[in-house]
Amino acid sequence: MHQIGEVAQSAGLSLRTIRYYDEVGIVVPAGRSAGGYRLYTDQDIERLLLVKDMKPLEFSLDEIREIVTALDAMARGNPVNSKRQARLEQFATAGEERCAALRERLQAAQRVVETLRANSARSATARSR
Amino acid sequence: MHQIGEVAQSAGLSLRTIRYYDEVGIVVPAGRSAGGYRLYTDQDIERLLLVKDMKPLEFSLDEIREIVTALDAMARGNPVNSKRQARLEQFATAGEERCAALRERLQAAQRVVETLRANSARSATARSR
DNA sequence: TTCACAATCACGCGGCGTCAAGGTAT
DNA sequence: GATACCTTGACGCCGCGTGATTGTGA
Repeated sequence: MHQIGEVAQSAGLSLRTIRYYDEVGIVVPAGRSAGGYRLYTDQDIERLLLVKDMKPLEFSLDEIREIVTALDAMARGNPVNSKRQARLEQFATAGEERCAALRERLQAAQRVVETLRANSARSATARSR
Repeated sequence: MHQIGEVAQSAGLSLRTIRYYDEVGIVVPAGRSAGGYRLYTDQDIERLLLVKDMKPLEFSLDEIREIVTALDAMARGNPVNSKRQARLEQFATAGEERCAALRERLQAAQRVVETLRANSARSATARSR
């Protein structure tokens, strides 16, 4: 069982973010100490990391909840009914699309940065001549 | 001179976003019609596209303003003093770092999506046996 | 006149950052 | 008893979305 500070440190998330994920039910700590301290298991931490990794895909709260819940249900070998499985496939497809969109955005951004770099280099050269 | 709706259409930005960029001074239309309609030049539109491309890098308002202003000053062949040039280099470096960070986030996200896809495929297989 | 398009409020939301005031304990 | 860590509010900010109401005119 790990306290929130430790978790924040190792997961690379802020305290506020972790508390927020608890508030909205995305990652609820397995337990609390007698004095009310949030206590996270290793599984909880993995779930936090999963959420962190998914963040760039910009799914909604509800979607993230559904996905991570389904994922770690399956990780525990739970049976998956066909409805849940269909949903999962939808999410997989949506995720792939968002990755593709992200790749494009990234490339556009890289081109801008390149011109930024090129221009700053060129203006330096111009001044030195 | 182009009206906001036309600009939104061609740039792939919402009306609200374009008005917001005006509000905060990121992209201010070159003029207004007699009745107050925002009128954008082709240069304004290019500037909007530049901002759009930079968005994934998550610079602050002030930073974006500074960058795009510097960029199109240079595009017009304006002289660049050494202070501005130093700032530009900083932004270029910062931009490169953010691109690198983005690439990593993207890869993490892709791995998650792959497991999502793999799991939905596996559970389908399991049920069909 | 009508109709598409535009303008300015103004409120709302997600995802936190950031105090403030106060309990808890490896 | 001091200190590091934690708690729950509560307000603020950014980047818009979403009406509502009113004005404009390619």
